[in-house]
Amino acid sequence: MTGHRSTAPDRSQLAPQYSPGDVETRRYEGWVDAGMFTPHTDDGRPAYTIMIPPPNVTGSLHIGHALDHTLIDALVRRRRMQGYRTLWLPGMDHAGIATQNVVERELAREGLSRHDLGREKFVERVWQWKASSGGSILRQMRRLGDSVDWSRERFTMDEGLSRAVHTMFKRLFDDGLIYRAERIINWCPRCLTALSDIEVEHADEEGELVSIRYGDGADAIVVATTRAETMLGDTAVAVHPDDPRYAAMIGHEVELPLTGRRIPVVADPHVDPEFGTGAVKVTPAHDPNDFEIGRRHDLPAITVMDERGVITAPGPFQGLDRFEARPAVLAALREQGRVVAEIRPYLHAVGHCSRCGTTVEPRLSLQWFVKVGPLAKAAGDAVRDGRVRLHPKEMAARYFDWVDDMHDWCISRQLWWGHRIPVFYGPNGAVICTAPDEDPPSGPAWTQDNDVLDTWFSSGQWPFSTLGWPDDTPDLRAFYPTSVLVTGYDILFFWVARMMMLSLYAMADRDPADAVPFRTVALHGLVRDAHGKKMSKSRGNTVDPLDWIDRFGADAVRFTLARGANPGGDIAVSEEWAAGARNFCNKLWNAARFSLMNGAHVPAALPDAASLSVPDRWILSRLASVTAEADALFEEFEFGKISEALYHFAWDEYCDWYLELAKVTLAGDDQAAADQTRAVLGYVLDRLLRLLHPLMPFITDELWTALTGEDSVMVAAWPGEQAPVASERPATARPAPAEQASARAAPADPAAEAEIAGLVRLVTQVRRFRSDQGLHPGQRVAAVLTGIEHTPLAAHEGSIRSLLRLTPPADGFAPTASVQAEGVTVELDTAGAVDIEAERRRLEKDLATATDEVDRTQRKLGNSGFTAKAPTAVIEKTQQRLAIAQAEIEALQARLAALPKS
RNA sequence: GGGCGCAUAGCUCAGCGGUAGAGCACUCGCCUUACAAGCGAGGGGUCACUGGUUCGAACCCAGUUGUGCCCA
Repeated sequence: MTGHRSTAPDRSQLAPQYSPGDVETRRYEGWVDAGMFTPHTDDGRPAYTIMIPPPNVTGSLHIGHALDHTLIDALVRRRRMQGYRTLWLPGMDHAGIATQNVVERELAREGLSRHDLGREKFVERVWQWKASSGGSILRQMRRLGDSVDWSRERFTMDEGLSRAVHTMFKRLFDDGLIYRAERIINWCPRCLTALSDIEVEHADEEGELVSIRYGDGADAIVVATTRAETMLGDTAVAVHPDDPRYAAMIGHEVELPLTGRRIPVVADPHVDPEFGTGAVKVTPAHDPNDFEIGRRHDLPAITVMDERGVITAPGPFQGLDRFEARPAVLAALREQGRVVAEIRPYLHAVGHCSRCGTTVEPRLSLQWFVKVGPLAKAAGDAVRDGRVRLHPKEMAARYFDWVDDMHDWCISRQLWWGHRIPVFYGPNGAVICTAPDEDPPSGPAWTQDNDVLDTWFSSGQWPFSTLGWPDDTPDLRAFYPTSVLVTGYDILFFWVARMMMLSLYAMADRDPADAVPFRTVALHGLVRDAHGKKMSKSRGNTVDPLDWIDRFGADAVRFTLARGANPGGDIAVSEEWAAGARNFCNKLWNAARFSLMNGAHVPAALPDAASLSVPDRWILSRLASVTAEADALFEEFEFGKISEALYHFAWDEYCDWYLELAKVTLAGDDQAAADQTRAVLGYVLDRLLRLLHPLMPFITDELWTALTGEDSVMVAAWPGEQAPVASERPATARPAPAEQASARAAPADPAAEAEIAGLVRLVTQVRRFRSDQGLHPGQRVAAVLTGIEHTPLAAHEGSIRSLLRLTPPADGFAPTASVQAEGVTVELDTAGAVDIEAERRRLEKDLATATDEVDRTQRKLGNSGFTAKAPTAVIEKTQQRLAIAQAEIEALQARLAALPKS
């Protein structure tokens, strides 16, 4: 960590405006060069690990990533400052379908298909694409300031991770948890591959509901369908066994129109007698529910479409696309007078391929599946028994709904880009699954399965495969289980459940408490536009985080996102708010600039509280309070509240009041007092920058190095006192480093806080008078402060005069107006006519407020129920409020009476 | 159709049993030598509706309406 000092800006030369562009790249490269993102070697410190939710290799940084990474980076930076052995591991997944699509499109421009190249050459081509165009998101993450350990970057198709995938497949296979079967799966007729349930997105569409009469005469039965073309593959009509309308028909056969086939009427309890006519057509090869009915009744499954959705059933419809076939089949049925009713439009949910949007076709085909029963049970139990904590906890209900009722997971994909299934088929139906180090069977009689595995099968292993599993590596021992998974609630089912299942299975030999992939899952929401609308390209309301970084700076973008992030809640962002965060950066910059210009420095130790001024004691007390607050909020992932607390402290307390009060001391004659203020100025700024660093890494580092002359705030101690959380600390770890103690803030000082609060109220009252009277803020006015000597504000008269631009009374001082507050009467010589009416309005308004207060409190205190049952503290407070308001009324009435009649 | 959430200032959201808060927006006045990306002051809310519990409800309970999401 050397060579960094030279990048510290000259403390006397800060520009009047903060320019993020000048700072960010330089800072980031400095951190990387100094190796600050790489966890230090094992010295017994507790580990803190977060795995990046691996972005897609074809993707680029969108605002959702920016949110996720901002939150993760904040957690990680704080833990690093706390002395944890901290690892944030970066990487990407290979996104089988998306990547293959990208490269196939590239080939298409050259007039080629992947089949022209052949499998091997195609895969080579994908690797070439990845090297030249893939992973742009990793470069973009640097712009955001992600403190990831680049030396541990992983990719799901890497050799190590591929070995993990192969090992996992083999183990599951040998345990009977992977099987191959002919089932109805979700099929994308464009991508030409199977999809898992979660890769299908349902959306309401306007279709049609058509009622068709099967059979004739006494045996006629009417069925309703939205997919008329599938009737070509019907092999039964099903009715509910208790439905009296159809009791007589069960077991009969009806003629299936257009085909001449005769199909049975079967009784099945899953038929809903309320829907349509209560009779449903059964197409086992093209509908998941019908497939189940077919299995229960031993019905044949007739496939009538090929993998592209083209009708294969012999006859007039053969060769038609499924969407052309639908009206054609309907027309033919109508001609036969079999269409009984048509509802159009008919709104119903239709599944779409999450990668290309094509309408998914349920398809009967031979695929590989994971038998999720025992795995999902374990995944549910880990949350149920508290080994994994979901945050916010309300999300657990959705998690259980999902894992407790999960279908078997279809993991085979008809693609070339991915982990090829390590199963070989040999003579006489022989099937063997190889282990990673095993030679595949050779000879012309053996062929390997053509399919690859679902990308989620490999990213589900991410928490441990990235650390070297299946080998027992030092990293795996040190960093697994990971501490927190931070991700959007929208992929709770996609990824979290899969990681839970595969991790618990892979780590089954560990103590159950340590087998989990993460201790905590912290879920955040989606980023929405300024009106809470979902961002989408078609709506045109998307935000490019890189564009915002260019315009407002990375720290401002991060702060905007963090500030809106309430646990589990969606966050709305807009350009105005990003500009607001940018303004905050500038405010901080200028506060530091002012402090440095006035000789602020970080003291080795704070002077004794007894020798400090009240403003010094006040700001230190407030710092202690906000430090404890922010620290505790970090433990609860309350990023919005952390941001709010620090923003308020920095701007409304440190800048607006402390710096203004410090100006008086710095300009005064008391050099000792000025020196102490320089020390407190530096002390508070130091702690404030440390507290803000996790959220705003760039500007805080730039300012902190200027203030301290040290290497980086990244490796400074975190000011909070929060001890490492027990559950995140391995049993062998020593306590957190001793240096933490020195970072502790001063204790609370309620007396100083009360005194400054009084000063603030008095100053604000007088400012209000001045403003009402049309006096400019800078305009100096002669005044005497009568009675101040009897109040605690006596010592602050100089500051009060300075803040209010009040000059001492000169000869001929003639007060024209006065303001009362905090036991002080401020008499001013406005050297001109006073706006009596403005003053009357002001006093009458205050009088009305006080009168309301008296009414309210008197009513309360007159209620015998209240005085009998309310806690004494509440009663006393109410009595105080009443007394204050009554005194106020008296004073205001006197002032009003004294006003000259206009 | 099932499940879960949410309705608080113009907008986005905190607050979740004892005087309604923030940011942004808005109004007025200021270049008061850290900052006009700023400073000072101000306006603005029967906390969706109806009942109930309580001395006391934005907050707890029930229902109604509206709205969002997930699943089917």
